[in-house]
Amino acid sequence: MPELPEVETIRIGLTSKIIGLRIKRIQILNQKSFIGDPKQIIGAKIKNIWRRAKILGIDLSNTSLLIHLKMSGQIIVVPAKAMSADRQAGIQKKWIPDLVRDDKNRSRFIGGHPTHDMLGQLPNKSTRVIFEFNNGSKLYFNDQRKFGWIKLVNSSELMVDSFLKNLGPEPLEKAFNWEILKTNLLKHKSQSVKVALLDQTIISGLGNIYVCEALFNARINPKTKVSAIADGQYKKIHQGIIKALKDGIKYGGSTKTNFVNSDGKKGYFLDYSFVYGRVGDKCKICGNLIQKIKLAGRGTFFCPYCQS
DNA sequence: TGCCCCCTGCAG
DNA sequence: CTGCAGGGGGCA
Repeated sequence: MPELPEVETIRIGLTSKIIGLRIKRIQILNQKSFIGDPKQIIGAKIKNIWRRAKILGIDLSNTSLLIHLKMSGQIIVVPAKAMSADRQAGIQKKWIPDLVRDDKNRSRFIGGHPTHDMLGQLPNKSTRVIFEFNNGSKLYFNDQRKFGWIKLVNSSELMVDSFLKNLGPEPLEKAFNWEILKTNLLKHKSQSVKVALLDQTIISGLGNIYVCEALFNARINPKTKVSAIADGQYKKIHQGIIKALKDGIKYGGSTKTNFVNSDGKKGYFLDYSFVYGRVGDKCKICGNLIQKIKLAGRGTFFCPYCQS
């Protein structure tokens, strides 16, 4: 689920919380969620946290942890104080849906219940790995669908990791321009632009939500074949991608069902989306109805008038 | 390039 | 009950 803006939101949150801490204990509740020998990094210090595409990297001394959240992963840090205060008081924190806190139009969930804030109810049934730090704070890796993983690699392996090596350009880096986008997309001429943009070797970090939004921003129909895109449209797609991703980060990511940031809080980008999750709604620009179709098996939202 | 698969939970 | 979900690897 998490795409670039969600992973970036987590990275920003984690940076201020765990850099400089030492790992005191690691509990693995689901074997497949942790690849490598956890004993190897007991006592190791968190040096740096970075993101590449949808991968989160945590650098230790001679090793790094690579984390992929896949569809339902969460990384939540609970400070030592919050834990002990709750325990002492014996308080079971209540569910307060964010509907209560925000104005009504802002909370809009596409089929499903609002994901409530997670703090105070951890670990839970989807907790797969728990890291405990020397200051008593804990990091919970939750993953309902068990697709995600945490992989321990040596620093030397990092450079040659096959997944990282084959990733396309980072869309928010200055070096990324429309010409690069064009060159990479043209390797998949016969595909629809929507399907091609989901390919992480063409451009990294985009998933279904932000591709739909980027193509709306660019006013390009998602079914358009790559071979039919004009130069002027590449420029619009390039800008549309950047706008969608920046807005995603600005609103703290997208929460459809599972995503929360490192504080256990939801993201609000979908309250501001133009097409994603809005089938049957009126387009905010032209008033025509947003449609949903399937492309390569994935739900695809667009405005048939703006993106004709 | 297009399926099937890894899983779980939820809406219809 | 079936189908669907924001990802992506492996297979033919």
